[in-house]
Amino acid sequence: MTDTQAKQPAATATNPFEARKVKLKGVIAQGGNPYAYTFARDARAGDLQAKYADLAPGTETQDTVTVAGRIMAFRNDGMFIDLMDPSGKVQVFCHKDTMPESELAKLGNFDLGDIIGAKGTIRRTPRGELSVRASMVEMLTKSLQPLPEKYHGLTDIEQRYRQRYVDLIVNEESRETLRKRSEIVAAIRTYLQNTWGGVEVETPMLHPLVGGAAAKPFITHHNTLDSNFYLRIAPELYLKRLIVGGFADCVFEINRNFRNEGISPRHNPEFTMVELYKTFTDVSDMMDLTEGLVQYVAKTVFNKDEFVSGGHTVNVTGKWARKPMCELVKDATGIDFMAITDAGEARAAVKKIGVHVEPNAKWGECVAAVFEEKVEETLVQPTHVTEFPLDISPLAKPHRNNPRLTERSESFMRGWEIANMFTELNDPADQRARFEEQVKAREAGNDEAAMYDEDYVTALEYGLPPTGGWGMGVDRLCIILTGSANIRDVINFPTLKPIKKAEERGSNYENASRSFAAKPASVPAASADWQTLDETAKRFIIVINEKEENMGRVLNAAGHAMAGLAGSAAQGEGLSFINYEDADKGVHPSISHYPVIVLKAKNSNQIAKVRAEAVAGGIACVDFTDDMTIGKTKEQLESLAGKSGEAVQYIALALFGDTMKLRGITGKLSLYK
RNA sequence: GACCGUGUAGCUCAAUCGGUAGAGCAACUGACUUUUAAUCAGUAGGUCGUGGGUUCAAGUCCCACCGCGGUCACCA
Repeated sequence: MTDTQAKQPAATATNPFEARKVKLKGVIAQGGNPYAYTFARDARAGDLQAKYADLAPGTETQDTVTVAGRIMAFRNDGMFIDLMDPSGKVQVFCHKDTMPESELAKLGNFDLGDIIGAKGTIRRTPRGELSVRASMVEMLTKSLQPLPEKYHGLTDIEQRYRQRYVDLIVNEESRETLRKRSEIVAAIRTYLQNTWGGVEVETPMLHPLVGGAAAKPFITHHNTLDSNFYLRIAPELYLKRLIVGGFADCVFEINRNFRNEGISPRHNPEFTMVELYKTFTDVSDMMDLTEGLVQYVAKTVFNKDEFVSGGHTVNVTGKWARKPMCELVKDATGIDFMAITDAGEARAAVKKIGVHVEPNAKWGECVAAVFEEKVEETLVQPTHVTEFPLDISPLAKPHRNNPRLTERSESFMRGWEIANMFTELNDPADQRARFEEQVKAREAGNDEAAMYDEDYVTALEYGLPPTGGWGMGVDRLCIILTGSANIRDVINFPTLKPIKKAEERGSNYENASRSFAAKPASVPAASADWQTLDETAKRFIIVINEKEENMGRVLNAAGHAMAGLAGSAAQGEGLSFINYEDADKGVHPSISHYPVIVLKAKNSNQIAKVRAEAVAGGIACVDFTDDMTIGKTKEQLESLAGKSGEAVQYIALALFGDTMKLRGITGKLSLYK
């Protein structure tokens, strides 16, 4: 390669993506591979930074290293390149004194974001930056997508979650937080194994019954078994079956759970818990576990005692306070629920301080309501709340000294519940009674109530030894310890609303045209009049309200509307039927030589607008409104008769008529896919 | 679900009372060469979320819709 060629601008395109593709070809032209197979690096950036921390500015060494990573900065046309790998950053110094012309020429095809390798000697520049004085550089993976602006990085919160890979490339904070999460989980595992003798197990995520917690489940379906399953809301009942089986004295599972509930800065639909069960321990031992674990994680992962989160400073050291719920409520409000035995009296007391409870709330539910309203957020420093009321703890063992209470505690930090502890219920008769109550609650409309798990009761009848149970929310612990503001910051890929195709800009007119251009595959010669029909003059269009999610209803609506159209309204428009014939002389009546286009509308209003235009333009149309999905014709008539304007909800609209007119009316709608 | 906020170039953001859509970074062309968000000169890059409306004139005002965020509600 000549000197002039080497300096030839590699790219002229102004679009960043196209410019990078030009450079990608440039890499190939230089004999490189823009998507290399491997690269023999022998050093990581972070390790070098540590190893040469004491190297004085201006020092050159003869230590030769080979590094690889992503280009994060590209100064002086590539003379200074910041290379980042998962361990850290190191500068690569590409100077003409130590790099042959053929190597320097490669720089012209480098961009921010490319993965490259470099070989050279270690030095520290006079200004103090540790560098690799390169003798060779090599493209390893060409990045076609431009990185976000280097100073501000990626700030769009949604995009950070949606494209976490970009977020991780450019935001050190995100890398740090998510790596800490991994370390926290590893520390939890170590602590439970080493200090508590826990055996890590895996139990099903597909549950035939909902149980182990109060939450709404996701439902999924197994095709071959033709059965519905629930994604687990808690692993509890399976873990205790293992204890019954004598599998181990102590089992735990770091478990993903799924709850079909709201999303908030503290709730993700799928979230991680740890649950542990250990024989011959009780709720009091489990409180020791919470403390010990948090302190262990704080020490080994962060080497800190205090954590700043949500404007609070939380100190996790020492012996945590243990207080009964009723006592905390009494301290905060003066109400002594222990002195109240009647639920009605409890409700009156609650009402007096302006806390809302259901009209038929039980005693324990009143206590809990006041606790949540008045106490919870004040529990900033680690606190164990003990002696939960039985009424709100359907799976906990009654307290040994007071049947209204249970052997259940929860641990709080920065006002959040982080752990839940029990002396496990091991009396099968009691368990059976609890399930029966849950079933009643479910039948009364509480879709969070547990289902009757007969097999679990059977397991208890074989005998569950005295056992302590413990559960902790890993995500919340991570939020607090990493000082994050949102649960999404501690989850690699948080649940987001799927992006709808409808968001594609502009009309899908081209797509519609393409569908339009697709002619029937074959037209039978046996038919009499098909040749006289102009396939392009008229067409059917079905407009579906995209908000209608039930596919059965959509098909039903489309079918109804088309049937109505074909059967009456469109007859006057010159609609023709053809009897197709197969080789066996079988007749297939059809109208398929008319293009049928299925479009979607954003909502009922949009359908109404299309309809108004169609009517004005003399297009035959048939409506399908939600009124037509109810009862008998008489009720449908009455239902619609009571509505005007926007109250009329269209599910679908079928149109038949002149192609050009229909294009004008429906050109802005997208294809229904 | 309710309320508030927000949506402008690949990225981060401007645009006064409604009056020719701008800057920095990234990109491209060139200059320079021990830089640290390199610098300097130039070039290109826009469906102002979508659709209506008011107006001589709309990024700006009004309405509807969509996305996102926050708060609340729901929810351990």
